Amino acid sequence: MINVVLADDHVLVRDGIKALLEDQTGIMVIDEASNGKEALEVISKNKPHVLIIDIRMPEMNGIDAVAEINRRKMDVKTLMLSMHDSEEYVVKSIQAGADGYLLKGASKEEFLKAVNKVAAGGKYFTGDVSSIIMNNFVNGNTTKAEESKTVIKELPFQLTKREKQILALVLELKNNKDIAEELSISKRTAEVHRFNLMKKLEAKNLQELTNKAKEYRLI
Amino acid sequence: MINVVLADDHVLVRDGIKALLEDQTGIMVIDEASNGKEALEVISKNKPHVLIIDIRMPEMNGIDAVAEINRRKMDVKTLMLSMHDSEEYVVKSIQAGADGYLLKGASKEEFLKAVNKVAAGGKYFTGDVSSIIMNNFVNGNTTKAEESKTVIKELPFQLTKREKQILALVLELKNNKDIAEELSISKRTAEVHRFNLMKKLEAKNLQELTNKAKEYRLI
DNA sequence: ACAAAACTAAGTATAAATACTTAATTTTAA
DNA sequence: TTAAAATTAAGTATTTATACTTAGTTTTGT
Repeated sequence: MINVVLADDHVLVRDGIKALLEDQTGIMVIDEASNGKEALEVISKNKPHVLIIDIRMPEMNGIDAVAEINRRKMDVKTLMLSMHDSEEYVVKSIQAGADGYLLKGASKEEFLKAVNKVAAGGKYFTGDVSSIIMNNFVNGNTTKAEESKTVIKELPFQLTKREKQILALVLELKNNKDIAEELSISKRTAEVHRFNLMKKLEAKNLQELTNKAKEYRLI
Repeated sequence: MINVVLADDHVLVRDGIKALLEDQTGIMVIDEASNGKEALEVISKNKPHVLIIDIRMPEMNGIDAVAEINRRKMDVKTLMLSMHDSEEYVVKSIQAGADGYLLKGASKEEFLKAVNKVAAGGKYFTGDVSSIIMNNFVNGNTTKAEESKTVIKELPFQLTKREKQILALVLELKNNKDIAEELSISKRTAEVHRFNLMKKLEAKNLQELTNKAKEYRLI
């Protein structure tokens, strides 16, 4: 049974999510909070597996709360809720250490998929998150010395939205089968995208692709 | 022509290296320095391709000098020289941003290989450096949030010296052909080591291997 | 509305990775 | 000195990646 705590300052929203989730075997909403501070208290007390937390709340917003959860090394997976697909919010959520990000308008299926995935230790970011990550520098992946050596090159081409998504997954070292599953495309399609990326970035193999991506600040 | 500057406080050592290198077409020692500070001055003035610099020198040691070179984004490749294969020195050299590391007792062939490789933009670290890297945490590769989440697991097994070397190269996304070349073994040997690593770390593919390596702090 | 670009997915072929094993040689530890 | 462990490298087979192309459909821009 996946125990879930909901944090949102609107009762109607909480009730709606509760109704959506509890219809589902295996997920139970064990407590609720109406702001970030209260969420921290409730988690300390009840130790749920998953926290679904709104980004915008009074007293303490969801991003600060998730950052605090990670600072305290609390053993709970966190799913961010937002009204709209804000690039700023997505980036801040990831930087705060959130395990997932969902829109309030997401379908029941997507909600369930997200809860189950983060409960199992995975990540779940809705929509166009891969290309948002591409467009942002969220991971300081190198030593300072290496950073100072890498020249940020001007891209001599553009990557399409889909290509950015594919690239992000390739750089996570996912194989074509997994990429296909994750993007709901066929394996052959993933293969061709990968091939096209190699051509665009003039890379002969995965290693060169990764290095080129770093050079162009694509990760 | 590869222009080289030597930095070492002992004239005899400089003379010895100079004799060793200048016998070789394509490499010219254009200036010398006897400490780190002097090395910086000489580089500013003469702009060599490669700096070969002793670690232990008066006034400013080699590590600090290389770190300063990188801080100032000076366009010169740096090769560290050390009397012995010290783990501490190797790690510090890498952290300072050195392109290579050699022992004073290295053969002429190794010297030439190292100079040519770093001049061409590559890295050259002598001896047992891959396993030294494995045993140390030299790259802060994650956001703080991710770091706080990753539990440092106790390895339920040991990796042999060779396995560590192979793992380091696999994690650099090198293919078996390149690994074989770099370690002077056959491609089939590299394949078997890779296979054995997958088994030891219970990874199904490169992605899982990378993640396991992170979990166990192997990179 | 239409053309261009992007996405999708099939085809065929080669190379590499993965899977698993066997076995000789070298290195290391006892 | 000897036995065990590690390294090396071959074998065969399956799966995946890479390479390149063609072509229909969908999306986007004009």
